Amino acid sequence: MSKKITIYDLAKTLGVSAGTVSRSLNDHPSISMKTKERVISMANELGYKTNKFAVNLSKQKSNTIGVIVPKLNSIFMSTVLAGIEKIVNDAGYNLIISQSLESMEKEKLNAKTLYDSGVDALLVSLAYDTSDFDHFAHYIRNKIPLIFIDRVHNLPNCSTIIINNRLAGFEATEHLISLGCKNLLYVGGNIKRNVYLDRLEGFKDAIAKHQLDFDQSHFLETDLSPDDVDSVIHYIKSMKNAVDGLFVSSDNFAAHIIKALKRENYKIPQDIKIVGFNNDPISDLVTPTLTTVNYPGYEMGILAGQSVISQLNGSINLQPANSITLRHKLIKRESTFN
Amino acid sequence: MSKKITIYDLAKTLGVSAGTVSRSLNDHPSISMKTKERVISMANELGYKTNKFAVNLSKQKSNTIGVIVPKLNSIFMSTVLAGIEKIVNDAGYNLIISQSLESMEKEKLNAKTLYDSGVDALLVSLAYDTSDFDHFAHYIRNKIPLIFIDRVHNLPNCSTIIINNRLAGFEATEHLISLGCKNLLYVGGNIKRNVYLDRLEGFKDAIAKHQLDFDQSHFLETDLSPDDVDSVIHYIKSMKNAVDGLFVSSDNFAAHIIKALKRENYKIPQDIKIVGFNNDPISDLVTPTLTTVNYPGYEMGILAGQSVISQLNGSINLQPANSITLRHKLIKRESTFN
DNA sequence: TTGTACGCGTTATCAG
DNA sequence: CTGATAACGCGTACAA
Repeated sequence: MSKKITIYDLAKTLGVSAGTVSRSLNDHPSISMKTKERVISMANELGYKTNKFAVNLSKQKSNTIGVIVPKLNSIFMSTVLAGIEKIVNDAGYNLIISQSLESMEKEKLNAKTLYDSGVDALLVSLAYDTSDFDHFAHYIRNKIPLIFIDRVHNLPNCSTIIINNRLAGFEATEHLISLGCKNLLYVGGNIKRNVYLDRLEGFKDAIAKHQLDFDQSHFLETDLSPDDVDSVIHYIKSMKNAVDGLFVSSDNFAAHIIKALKRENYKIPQDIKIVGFNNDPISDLVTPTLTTVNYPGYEMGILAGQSVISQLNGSINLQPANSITLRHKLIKRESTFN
Repeated sequence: MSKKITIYDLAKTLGVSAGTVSRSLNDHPSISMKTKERVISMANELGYKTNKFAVNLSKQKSNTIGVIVPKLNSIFMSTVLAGIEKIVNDAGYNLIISQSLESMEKEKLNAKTLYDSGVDALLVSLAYDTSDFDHFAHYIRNKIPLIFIDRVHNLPNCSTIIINNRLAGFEATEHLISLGCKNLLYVGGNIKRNVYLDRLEGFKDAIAKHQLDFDQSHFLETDLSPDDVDSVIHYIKSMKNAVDGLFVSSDNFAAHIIKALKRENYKIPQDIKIVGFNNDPISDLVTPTLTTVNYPGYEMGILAGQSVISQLNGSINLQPANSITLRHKLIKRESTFN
């Protein structure tokens, strides 16, 4: 039992050649039913297991798909991953997951490691500060499918899975405006990342459309980390015109801000109305419940998974650059009641 | 550039043998500095990449570590994973992650797939309903390190990484009792799982110690899923003696219960005091903030990672069954103020 | 210090 | 339909 049994062992005990055994096991058409059955039953009997290492070597593929995410411990990302995992697993692939910890350096390292370890495809959501993309060149050059999710970058022949962040930002902002807010503040993340930049653009769009005035003071770039809450509160309190509408690019961060604002005796939504982003479970559990933009993480994962698989199977005509945009939705809750 | 270059190519261009190239690249002692340098610089020049598939085949190991978790999209689990990933990545291993989706069947499938794909070790947190453990037999028989995290089972030669759930449950319960609660309810998960059973035992311990009465009506087994909230509320309202202390085995579920109780006009903590479990970020963001037991997910991940690595390196004497218990801590917040 | 030759387990090609 | 043999790329005894 401890000895690994190979197709040669099977071949010997059955009195056939190794090739025949291999083909039988793989249900190759040019093998007689009788032989196939004989081989298969003997394989079961001896407890034969195909050796993936050998398969990988001869096929030069690993049946694994690499993933690089900024952080594993985020409910959004892990939801995306759950979706991806489900799909690719059903398709017989394994997921090798690594985290960049929001650092481009680590992301580069991960990309290299995954490349070296021979992943058949790579899914990426970019780190906070990634500003060059050479580390993906190998993949593109060698035609290894490369798909960006959520935090994306346009590279030739790479798919992207996103939502329309600009429109979502627009809608969120317009919602605030429609409730009478006049002095808005957008609290976002690093605008190197499409998601935060696009939402800012949407924010500006809405402001422009409704002819409110915009200057830089209406936009605060943060790390969206709990550590930044104090400075945000400070900023809010120091604004010339009292802020009456807040658009925060992350539910989690918004929840922290709500807590801090309440401590400062702000009434929400009376004094300040707040819209978050992501439809994180937390948004429905805080008090007041948080208006937010639904971000279909699981569906993004599913689609990303399907997209990789179809590219790997060559079953779909790989468009040079196809981009999938999912539907978002503004969810109105107590934090913006009138 | 598109052609893969191998040690044979290097050997040919350098006029040495493939063996020499291989040894140079691996810094084998019996190669002259000069040759090594020649080989290495040529390797860089030609863009040589070692082919992991071949390495794996000849070494019969993959440099990957498998992980099976119940769900990826849980903040606790993804935090554990973040810890694991950090450690094993630094040690040069990749993580293949799969989710059982709380189903033993899927867990079996995952275990088999990972085994077949040749992981060098396996980390597991058990599914909700796993009741037999044959699917881990391969690992044990072949001496592939197998480590259980959080939701564990005692198997020969397998490490476990846990906290003392019984003691934590005891402390949480005693805390409620010390505040004057007389009629307690423990809302837990499937008691097949050590974590929920142990906390229940701790709950009973505290009750016994303080001579409150216990019968089955003080324990409610649930799926800890938001869908169960209504039935929990219903149960609470239907109890003969009004519940004044609630111990819920999950912060997330507790948060949902709090929300529902508030809707039913219960005052927390005046009418009912509540203790959750996990120190999920949500516990500090709900109103009232939730007393809970800190569960060091990241540290568990770190330790799990270190444990695997040391077993793989053989650097530590693998005790037959070593179990690591981490420190927990009751965190008192508003939901149990007096 | 270096070269040779074979093993690792499978798949693929080409005969038969 | 089946067998023999050559890749696949690297590690490594064994020899030199």
